[in-house]
Amino acid sequence: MESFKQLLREHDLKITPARLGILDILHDSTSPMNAEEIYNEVSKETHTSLATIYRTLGQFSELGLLMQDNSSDGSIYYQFATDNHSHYLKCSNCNKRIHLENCPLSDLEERIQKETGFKITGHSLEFVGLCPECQKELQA
Amino acid sequence: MESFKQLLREHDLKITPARLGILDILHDSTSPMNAEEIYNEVSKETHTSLATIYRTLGQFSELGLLMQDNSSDGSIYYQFATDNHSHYLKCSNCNKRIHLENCPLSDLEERIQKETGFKITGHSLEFVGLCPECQKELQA
DNA sequence: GTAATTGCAAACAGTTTGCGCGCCC
DNA sequence: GGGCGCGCAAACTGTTTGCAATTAC
Repeated sequence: MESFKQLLREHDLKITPARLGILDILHDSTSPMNAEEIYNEVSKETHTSLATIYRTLGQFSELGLLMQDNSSDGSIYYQFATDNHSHYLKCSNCNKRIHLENCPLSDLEERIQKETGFKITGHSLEFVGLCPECQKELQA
Repeated sequence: MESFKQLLREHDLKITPARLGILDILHDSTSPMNAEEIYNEVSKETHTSLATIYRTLGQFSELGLLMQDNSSDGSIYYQFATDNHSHYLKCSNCNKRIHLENCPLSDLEERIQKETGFKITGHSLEFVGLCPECQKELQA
């Protein structure tokens, strides 16, 4: 908690309940969340609005605190921008999401940076497929 | 051309100018395109509407002819679903897109299929970073 | 002829923004 | 006290959908 206040100060951001709430929620979550999910959680603790959630998530992303994943469900998923972030595997039939631990792209990013001269700051990755249950269901 | 007609017949789809146009454009393009880009090209040849483009792209994707990439620009990029499809590297400053040949994820997909029991039908991948020019510009 | 396909316009969902009030430092 | 941050509602963007007219077969 206290460390999040420190984090905000370091980035010249005022300490507000919404900002702390978002950081808390994302810290507690084991997998990426979209704006609405975050809003639902944060608004349990603090009176806030979706607009604020979006604005704050945008700021945090620009500062490099969070990374964004554009999902095939049309929304953006947010998580802390650690080296060991993760991605989703989504069932195209039942829309169930499976959380894949560990992102396998760091080696690849390294190579692409060398080859293109880009400074890579993030990536978006999602797998889509059929979960075991839906494979059975659709076979029948 | 003729082969695209065959392709449509195989999938029980009627042969229409819009469908042929979309297949042509995507075949000629060296990199993924979004609905609006495709519409701009196809409508040069044939009178059509964005709605038709979206509907057709959706159909083709469901049939497995095309694959979709959800880009951080908020739109969906389409390309033929070949093993050797590709992805983008996008500059977060000037929005320039660099086209990365060869998708590096097939090995990984194989592994995930084994580990999760999912049947993976596609994925979405995009790298975001700063292009060499923008790195200089922002340093100055 | 008949069902699939289309165009149009309206509906939608997620996200962004303008503005005035209020809170953090 | 001054400016950053906020809530609200309205605007925007990409995409989807209902329906009547049209086309492919």
